[in-house]
Amino acid sequence: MSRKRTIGTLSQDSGVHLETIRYYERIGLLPEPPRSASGYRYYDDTAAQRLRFIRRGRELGFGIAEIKTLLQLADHRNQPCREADQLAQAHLVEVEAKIADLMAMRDVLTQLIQCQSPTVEHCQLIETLEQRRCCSSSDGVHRE
Amino acid sequence: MSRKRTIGTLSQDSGVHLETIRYYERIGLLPEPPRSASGYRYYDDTAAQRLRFIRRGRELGFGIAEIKTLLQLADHRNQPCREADQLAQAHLVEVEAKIADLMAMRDVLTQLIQCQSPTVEHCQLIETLEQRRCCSSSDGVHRE
DNA sequence: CCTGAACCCTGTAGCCACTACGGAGTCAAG
DNA sequence: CTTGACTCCGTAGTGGCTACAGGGTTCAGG
Repeated sequence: MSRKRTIGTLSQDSGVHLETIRYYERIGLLPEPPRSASGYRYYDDTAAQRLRFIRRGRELGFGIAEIKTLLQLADHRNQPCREADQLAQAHLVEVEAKIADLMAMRDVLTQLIQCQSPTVEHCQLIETLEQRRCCSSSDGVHRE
Repeated sequence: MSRKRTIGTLSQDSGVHLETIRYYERIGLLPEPPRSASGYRYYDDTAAQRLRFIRRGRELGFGIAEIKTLLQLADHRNQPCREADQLAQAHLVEVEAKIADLMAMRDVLTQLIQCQSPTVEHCQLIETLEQRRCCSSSDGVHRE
């Protein structure tokens, strides 16, 4: 038996926000589900599984476009796995770059927080922002 | 002497994109500079310094609102430094949480990339997305 | 059968921190 | 005086949601 759910139930089952589910449908990530006569969406187990797939992909940090690709790959099981692997590789590189950026931030912040001054006059954080170099990464701002 | 620069020159000097400088002005982060008769912006050294302050704050991952606060603190040098310190502390906590999330992603991705299967049929990445739990963080998706 | 709470619908606007673009005006070198 | 680089403004787009407003639907209790 393929249980039918309303969008609210699917939302609770999957841990994906109700409005996010509608958003995924709007951008073509989730297929349009069948509707009741009055227009209510009803989801079957396949839809629920697809949504879990998406959620897990997001949890791993994949973007919507990447997840779209992964879903297509999952639908064609006899295709070579190379594309999925390359996607994951490229994503891993990005994740590692972000980690490096954040760790550089963390290190500077950790130093600055040892501030003993009672006034802003000699506050290390403010002084750093005003004068000194503080971050090794050149474009850390833009890849967030 | 206080060198006057056009916005393009300031952009090059500071490493902040020209349109970003106008954006900062629009949102009240940079004060409106004096203009030429025809409306061109002209920036002095003070403006350039303020912009560098902002850029460094962004490089450390502070948000616009936080930088606004930090700028105000920097302008009142006899104030206690406690607020700046608290801001930095709170920010450090966030940065550390992001690092933890990303490292969890990295670990899972690293495992999955050892995929030997020639087809998607047994691709570890796809299988993980379809079936298994993959991420320890409960809400890692939302705090990016 | 009626009421009212809890659900669902659509469409639009907001979030963050930019970035990009179009169409027009300005400036300085040759 | 022309040319090309600069500047202006306003608006719209990015990603990935989230939050309304203003309605319609469903169903359990009385």
